[in-house]
Amino acid sequence: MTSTPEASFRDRVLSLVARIPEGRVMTYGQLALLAGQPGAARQAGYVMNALMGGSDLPWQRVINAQGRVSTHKLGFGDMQERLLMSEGVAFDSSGRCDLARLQWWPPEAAPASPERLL
DNA sequence: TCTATGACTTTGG
DNA sequence: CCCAAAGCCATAG
Repeated sequence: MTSTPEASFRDRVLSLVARIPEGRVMTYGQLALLAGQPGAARQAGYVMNALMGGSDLPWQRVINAQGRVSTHKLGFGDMQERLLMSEGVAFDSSGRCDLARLQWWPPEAAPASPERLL
């Protein structure tokens, strides 16, 4: 094949999102990193914005590095948090969840230290 | 081709 | 804890 763009940054991000297990989350920066573009967190968000929640992907499992959702100002209200809570994700009164415990890493990109929980 | 945009991140006050 | 500014880079027009 001639110069086939293997997969756009966009496609890689969406593929990763599709693989996030229920009750787990990934951050924009993490998606960018695993998509091969460390530092392109904003673009990961740009890709998600293009979905506008009209996708079959578990878009609600993508949150920011602070452990909070970034869709409040977009007309989603607190829908994302509710969707995540229905999957078992707990948010504190500040609207943050425990990233250290809930952030998911694909097996092939698992961090060196698989911190065992509990 | 160039400019503008943005569901981010990090750092500093 | 809250707020502001700078850095970041793929997409859209």
